[in-house]
Amino acid sequence: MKRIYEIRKDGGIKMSEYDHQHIETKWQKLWEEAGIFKTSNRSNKKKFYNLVMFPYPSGTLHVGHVKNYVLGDVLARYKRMRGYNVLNPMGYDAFGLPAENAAIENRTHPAKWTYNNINIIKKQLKRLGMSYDWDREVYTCKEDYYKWTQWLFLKLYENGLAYKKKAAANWCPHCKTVLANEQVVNGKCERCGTPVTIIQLDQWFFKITAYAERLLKDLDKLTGWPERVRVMQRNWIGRSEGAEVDFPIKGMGRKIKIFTTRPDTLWGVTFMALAPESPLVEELVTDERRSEVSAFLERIQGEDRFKRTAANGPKEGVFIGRWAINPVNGEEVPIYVANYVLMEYGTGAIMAVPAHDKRDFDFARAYALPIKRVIAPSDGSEDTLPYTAYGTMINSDKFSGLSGKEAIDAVIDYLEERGIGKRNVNYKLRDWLISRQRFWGTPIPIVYCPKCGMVPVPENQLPVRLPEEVEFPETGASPLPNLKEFVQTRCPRCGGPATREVDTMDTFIDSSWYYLRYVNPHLDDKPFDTNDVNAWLPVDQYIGGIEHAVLHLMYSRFITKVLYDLGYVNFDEPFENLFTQGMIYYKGAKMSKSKGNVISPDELIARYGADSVRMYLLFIAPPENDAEWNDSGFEGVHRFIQRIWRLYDEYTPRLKNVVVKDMSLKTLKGDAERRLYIRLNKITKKITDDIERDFHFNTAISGLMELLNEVYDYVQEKNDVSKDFALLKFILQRFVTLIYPFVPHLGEELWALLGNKPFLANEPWPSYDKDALISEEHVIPITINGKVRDRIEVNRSLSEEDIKRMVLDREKIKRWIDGKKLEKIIVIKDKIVNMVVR
RNA sequence: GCCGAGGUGGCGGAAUUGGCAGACGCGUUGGACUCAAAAUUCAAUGAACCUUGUGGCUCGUGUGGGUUCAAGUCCCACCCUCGGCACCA
Repeated sequence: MKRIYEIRKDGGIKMSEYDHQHIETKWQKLWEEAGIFKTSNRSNKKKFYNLVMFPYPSGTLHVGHVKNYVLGDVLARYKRMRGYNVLNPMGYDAFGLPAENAAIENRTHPAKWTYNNINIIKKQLKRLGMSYDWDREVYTCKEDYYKWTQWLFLKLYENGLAYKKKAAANWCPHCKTVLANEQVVNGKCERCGTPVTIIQLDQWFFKITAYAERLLKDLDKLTGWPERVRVMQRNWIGRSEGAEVDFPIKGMGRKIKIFTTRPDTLWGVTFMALAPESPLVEELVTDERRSEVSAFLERIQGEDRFKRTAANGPKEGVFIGRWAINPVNGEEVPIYVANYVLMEYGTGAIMAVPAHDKRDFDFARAYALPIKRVIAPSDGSEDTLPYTAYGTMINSDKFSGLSGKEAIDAVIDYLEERGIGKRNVNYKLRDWLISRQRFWGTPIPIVYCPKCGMVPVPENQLPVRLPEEVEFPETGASPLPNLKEFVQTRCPRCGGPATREVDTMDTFIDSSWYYLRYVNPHLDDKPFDTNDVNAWLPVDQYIGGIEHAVLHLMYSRFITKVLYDLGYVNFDEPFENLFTQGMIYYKGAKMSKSKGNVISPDELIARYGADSVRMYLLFIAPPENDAEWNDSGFEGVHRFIQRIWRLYDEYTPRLKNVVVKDMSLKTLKGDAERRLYIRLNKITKKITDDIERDFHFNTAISGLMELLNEVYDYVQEKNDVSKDFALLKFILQRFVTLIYPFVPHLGEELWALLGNKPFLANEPWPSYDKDALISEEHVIPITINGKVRDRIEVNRSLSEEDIKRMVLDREKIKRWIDGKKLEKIIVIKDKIVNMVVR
């Protein structure tokens, strides 16, 4: 240890510098050698599964990422001290497109780039002092992992939850692959930002829609999740109740089926509209209208899809020459094809009620179609069309006069009786498109045989391996379709020649079950052990970014429910508590390499130490808030850490042999000591509560700062003769356990300096002396008409009457009341005295 | 447009059940130490006014109302910021 000796004025005691580098590497090594963060699946302790979303290894971690892992680590260390058997694993979401792009650029294999990045990240995490059980590491790109991702696919396939169909797909021209709806953000690729186009392709889907209702309903169970995440999922599932109604087409024995949430407006239908993609358009269009309709369709299909489907866009359409008959009143209404009708939702056809729907209203205006009012505000107030709220039905035969939900129910009952329509529920949620025309992902374990057709690869032939010798074409397309040794295979059923599926799976499948693999990362005959998984799961605390509110979290919930239904697990929600942390900004923007505003933890660790980085990231703001990185704020925290060091450096040599007895208010002699002891216990409670109460680490740390300030005040106030060294040792022992989860290296070092044996990591979290929280004497404010005018020291034993008398006796108070009328005295015991004076 | 979160000093933020607004930190100012600087340390620091001064006094948590002995906190109306969804019938 580097020691710098200094002669001090008061007699020359040596001082040593806070050598974070030495301390941190030393304890990281000792922890690892002792293996104290290894977790057994067998333990008598209560379990705590602590999980931080694993990283996509795209490069090095910046402090924004680091904050995430620090939060998780503080919690893990705290929970261990609270006596839990803590599972705290780490892994890498290692398949994905950037690796492939990098491989194309550098003419190497994506694995090389991926493992390179993983090694860097791993080193960074270790230098930050993360207390992971490194034996449980999971790499989604390794065979022993993706074998089980393929197994998962087979389970879904066997149960009718994975299917293939030709479908319009979102295509990213840059990534040269299709994307799930969730992965298209504002019409652009979620990953690279390129505008997405539509193509027709044969694609694999997971039937997540079969779980729509449960995914929605079970959100109510997730009380440990942030409300906004639950709302986002609810919106995404987009359940709406209504009715399906059949509209016969005039002069044809055919009907158009529509979905509506407002059957109470059926009498107000003045036209129908079909989506441009609807096959009905081609089928129904009359010869006279054909050329005009075709021209319209051509124009619409050439338009940018995102622009076309943006709200408030111009409403355009063409009459297709046919008429539909309103089944409730026999009215004939024209059928249009219209740009604002979506093929993906409902039936791709709508009934249009311009009086009570904004879009239909705009369209009717544009094409001079009739607007017929059938709903009036229930309170009889004036309004303007379109009136889209619920109200009372008018001009609707025998239903006129009904209102709200009652009206809707009555109409649906009527439709069902007459066989015109039926009650129905619609979801915005679509099936999950999982095919990717990429190389660096989990191969889909399917074989195409000319004789047997589509055949799944049997479980005992897994994994379907990704080839290692690969040339990447300049075009950026996947090399798999052209790799003979991969594509050409034998049919598992008949043994004849067959070809492999060349698409790989969406990487969100990899990450939809990794939390199960951590439980048994080395099992080679099954993905996980059901008993072990049932013992560890659900995850007690999941920590990650809000950007996964819909995608990853919904997919994981879905997969868990499937495994539950198949009897592999006994829980149907994977994450009990979810915490979404805020981002770190720098120079007013999200950190990103392209903006050049990235702060790397590496230099900070080298210069100030991992403990300073950890503590600052927690102190900067409440962890759920976004926060701006501030260099001088960081230095402030580093100063605090050095201040801790100096205190221990000065006193631990004298405290080493001091024997600490039990402390209590009664045994302490002086006022200063009692005050300090009371503060110690109050702050201990505060810090404990702050951690438990939604991770308010920032206020917990401010409590630590206050406590340190109190100790400094005490040691500076008292000379060495009058200091209570037993109390001082007691406090320094306690303090070091309190700082440990935040600054574990410094904690261990100071713990050792106090003469204790390693490891502080295994010590219990301190309890506090409840008697010390309630001090006998305390000062309360006296307010007059709500303004503080005086203070008074009161004893707990005093009655309200005693306090009133004391207050009225005070000169200052007398002056305030003098000449006025005292109307009331309110005494809130131990808190405040308020007087009402007029 | 709909849904959600939020608005407190120069800045990040604190105030947990309605009970002293501004904890803690940053920044700023002044002092000590030093030949000097850095580091450290002590003190002040919401705004205005009065006062030689200990101090006093008024205002103050987005805006306007209300409830209450007492409101950052509860109620009503509104404004603004951020996030999500958005032609979903």
